[in-house]
Amino acid sequence: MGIADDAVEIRAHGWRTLAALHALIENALERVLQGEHGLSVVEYTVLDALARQDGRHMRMRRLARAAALSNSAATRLVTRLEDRGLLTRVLCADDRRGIYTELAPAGLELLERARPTHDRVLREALAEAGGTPELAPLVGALRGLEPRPLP
Amino acid sequence: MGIADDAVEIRAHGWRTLAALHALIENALERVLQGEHGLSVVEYTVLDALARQDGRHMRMRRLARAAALSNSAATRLVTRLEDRGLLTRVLCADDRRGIYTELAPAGLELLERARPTHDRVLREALAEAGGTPELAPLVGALRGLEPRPLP
DNA sequence: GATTTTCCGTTGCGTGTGCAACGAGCGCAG
DNA sequence: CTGCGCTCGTTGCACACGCAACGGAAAATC
Repeated sequence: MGIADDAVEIRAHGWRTLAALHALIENALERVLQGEHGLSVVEYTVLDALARQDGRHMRMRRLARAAALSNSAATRLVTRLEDRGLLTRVLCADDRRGIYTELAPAGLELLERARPTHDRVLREALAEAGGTPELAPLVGALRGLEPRPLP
Repeated sequence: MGIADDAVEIRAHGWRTLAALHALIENALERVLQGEHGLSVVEYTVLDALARQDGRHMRMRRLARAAALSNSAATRLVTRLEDRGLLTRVLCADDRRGIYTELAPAGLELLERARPTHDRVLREALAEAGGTPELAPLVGALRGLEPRPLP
C-alpha cells in the first residue's frame, strides 16, 4: 500500500462521490422540471445555454458540446424544441454547412418561468446532500467555485 | 444584484461545472471500458460496488441506490450481467421478497482485469480536465476528498 | 481548377432507461 | 386469524440516446 495506491483510491473515491452527487441533483431536477414545466434537464440546459449566448443563437456543434450530447441527440433535441416553438433553426450565411439554433420568444419565456423552479430545487438538493456525511465535503467545495475569479 | 442573487449564481455555476466534469469523465470511461472489456460504466460500478461489499452480495434495492438507477433498470442490468455469468441471483432466506445479487468468480475476475483500465482512464480524464480553466478548480477540490478522514 | 480530405448535420437501427401497473410477501391493527 | 398497508422485484410501454452510414459543403492538396 504505497503512496501511488493511495492516489488511485482517492481518485476513485472522488469520482464515486462526484457521480453520486450528480445523480442526486439530476434526478431531483428531472422530476420537478418535468412535472412543473414539461422540461427535461438537458432541455433546460440547452435553453439556458442559448439564453446566455450573445444573440441567443448557437451552432449545433457547440450546442451538442455544451450539453455533452452526441450529434444525433442534439439534432433530435433541437427538433423537439423546435416543434414546441421554443427555438428556431436558422441557416448560416457564411458557412452553408452550419445551422444556427436561435432561442424563440416562447423559449425565453418558458425558461424564465422555469428558472426559479430550477434554482429552488438545486438549492434544496444541495442542502440535502450537505446533510449526507459522504457528500457534504464535495458540496462545500462546490461553494468555493467562483463564477468570476476575483482579482 | 444582491448577495442572494450571487448565491443563486454560484450554485448554478457549481452545478454546470459538476455536470460538465461528470460528462467528461463518464464519456471517457464509457468509451474505453466498453471497447476493452465490454462493460458500460454502470455495469462496472455495480460489479465494483458488489466487490466492496462484505460477502460480495447485495440486495436489489441497495444495488439500485448504489448505481443511482430505477428498480426496473436494476432488474434488467442484473439480468444482463447474470446472463453473462458475472453474478448470480440468490433468494433471501429471511425475507422471501428480497433477492441477493452475488458476485460470481467470473465477475470478480473481469472486474480485476478492468480495474487498471478504469483507474488509468480516470487519471487521464482528470488530468485533461485539470488543464481546462473552467474545470481545474473542481478537479483540485476533488483531490481534497479523503476516503477516510484522518484522525 | 480538379480532386481528395475534413467537417457539419441528419437518419436507420439497436439498446438502456423511467414510469406505471402488477403480483408476491412482510408487518401491523383489529 | 383476517384484512389492510407497505415494501420488494418484475414487466409493458414509450422514449431518448449513441453508433455507424450518408449527403452536402468547406478546406486542403496537388
